[in-house]
Amino acid sequence: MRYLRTFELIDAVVRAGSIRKAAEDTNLTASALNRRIQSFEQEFGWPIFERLPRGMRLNPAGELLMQHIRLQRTDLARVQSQVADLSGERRGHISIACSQALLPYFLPEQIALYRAAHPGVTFSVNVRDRAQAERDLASYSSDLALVFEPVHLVEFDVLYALPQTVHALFQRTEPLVEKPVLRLRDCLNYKLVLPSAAYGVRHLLELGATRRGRTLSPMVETESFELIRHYVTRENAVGFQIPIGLNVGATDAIAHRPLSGKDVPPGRLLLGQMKGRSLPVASSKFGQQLVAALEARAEG
Amino acid sequence: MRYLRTFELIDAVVRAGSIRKAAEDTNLTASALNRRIQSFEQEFGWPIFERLPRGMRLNPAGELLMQHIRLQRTDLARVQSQVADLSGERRGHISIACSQALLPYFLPEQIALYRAAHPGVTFSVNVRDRAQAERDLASYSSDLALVFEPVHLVEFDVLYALPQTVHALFQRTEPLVEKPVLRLRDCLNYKLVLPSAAYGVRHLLELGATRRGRTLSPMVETESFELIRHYVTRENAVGFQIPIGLNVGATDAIAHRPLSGKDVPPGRLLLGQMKGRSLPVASSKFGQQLVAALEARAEG
DNA sequence: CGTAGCGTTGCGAAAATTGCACCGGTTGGG
DNA sequence: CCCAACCGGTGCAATTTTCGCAACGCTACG
Repeated sequence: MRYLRTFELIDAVVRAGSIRKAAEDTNLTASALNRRIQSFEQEFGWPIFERLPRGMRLNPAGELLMQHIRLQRTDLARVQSQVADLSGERRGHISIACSQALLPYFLPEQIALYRAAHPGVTFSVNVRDRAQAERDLASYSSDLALVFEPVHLVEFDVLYALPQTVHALFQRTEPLVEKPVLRLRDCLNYKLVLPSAAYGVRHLLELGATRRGRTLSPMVETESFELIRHYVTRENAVGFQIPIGLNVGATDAIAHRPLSGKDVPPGRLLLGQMKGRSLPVASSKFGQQLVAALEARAEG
Repeated sequence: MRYLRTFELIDAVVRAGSIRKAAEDTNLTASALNRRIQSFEQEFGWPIFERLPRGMRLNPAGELLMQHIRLQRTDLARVQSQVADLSGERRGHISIACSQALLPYFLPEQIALYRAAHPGVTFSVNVRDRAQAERDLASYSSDLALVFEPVHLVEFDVLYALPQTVHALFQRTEPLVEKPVLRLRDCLNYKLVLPSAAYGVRHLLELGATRRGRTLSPMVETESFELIRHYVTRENAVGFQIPIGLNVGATDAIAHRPLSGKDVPPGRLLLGQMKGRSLPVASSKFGQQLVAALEARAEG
């Protein structure tokens, strides 16, 4: 939008850190960009940037303004989405922050399902850990968040909560496959492949281990859930994952079994949005679809 | 703000009902204004006006856009108010929707008190009945509402609730003055001066009358609380009012006594804002002052 | 002490906005 | 039935705003 140009330019300067770099990004001259910033500050009544020898940085007033700019942008997107919905066509862009476990099966399926009905809708999928996801919502960087065991839960409006028991992954040839439910001690005899400390699965495992007076000494510790899933095919080890990240119908070399709730408490996979915000139509409808899909999983 | 010009122009067209009239209001030519509207609609992606032979009217998309425009404007005001507060100076504008009962004593005193501390702050006081006040909040026309017994209470965030017993007003020479608390039947022998049906005082009186199997037949029915207060000095009649609209220390020709709660239930004077909205600094601080003042009245 | 980066400014060129005159259409009254 | 009074829309020239270029002063860093 043309009338938002000034805000885009301010945002470009914030991101680039200097007028000259931002000028390149925006296909403008440094002088022109400089004057737009200056004239805006004059209208606004206060400077919004600190002038440093190395460039520009937002001052406190600028930080407040940036909140306004982000709100303004997303609210316009909401209006445009609602207007598109008025005329029957569903357009828009859906931005979702999610945990890694949703990447392999759940989200691809859900996004494809939604896009089959509404081809005009585009998606951004941002992988975020449970703390970052909430910051994403607060800064309007994402419309929806689908995360496992998030931390703060302020400013977070829970649309649906799906209980998820931690599952252990191992080669189908292991004797563990005989038991329908595993105890934590069954797994601790194996070499362990664990997610790093920032992740909810690890947090729950540590809780369970502490409760039983044990400690977890992983052989491989990683931020990649994909690596965990693939590693247990190569070495005789045990990994952990929540069921939504597992292909239940798969008949490949990997087996998985839930851990007993007596050892490791089940976590919650939370779908949520920023508290008090009214989402664009597309995001809102997609959120409803996700709720339905999660409900179906809860029953099944 | 310069970059908001397009929105101001759209708003002007909405208010004026036609481009040509709006052009006069905005010191522009009809052609220039017309082209700005057209180019905005093109950018926006949809028309926002219906073209009628007699002028322009918002279509549904335009109504949605106007919500955005109003939100955008008030949010910018909030940011500017917060920025002004950063540098110590308190500026801004406070818009308050209130019942008539607040006009004679309470609000003038509170506004003067606030302005003594912060001369940079300006006020709008809009007299609204209990239904309109809530609409004012929802459309961002007012920051705060101070109303007696409002109706809907959705989207209304109650900051403070002050119980208010309905008082009867009469000439000091009447025998009613002897009783510290009046029964409804004491008043019904007199000629009655009542507010019209939209007002909370009337609503409570009707409730009490119905409960006692009586009906209210007013001699004068009016929308003006001021007329009620003054009329009882001219004719030997009884009017009704809530205490916050009465000057407790006055020693003039009028006396007032509370009605017994057995007959007429006490109402609530509610201070509130729109649910989920973060107010500008000035409005927020003034709201806190009002809460303190109302609390003092509740104790006294 | 030079260099590289930064924000800032004067000035002519380029672009966007505006004003003016005018068109086609509808409404309402003589 | 026509004519005056509105209305929104358009072509074109004037005007205002914005932009690019070149240069300046400043600070940090090697």
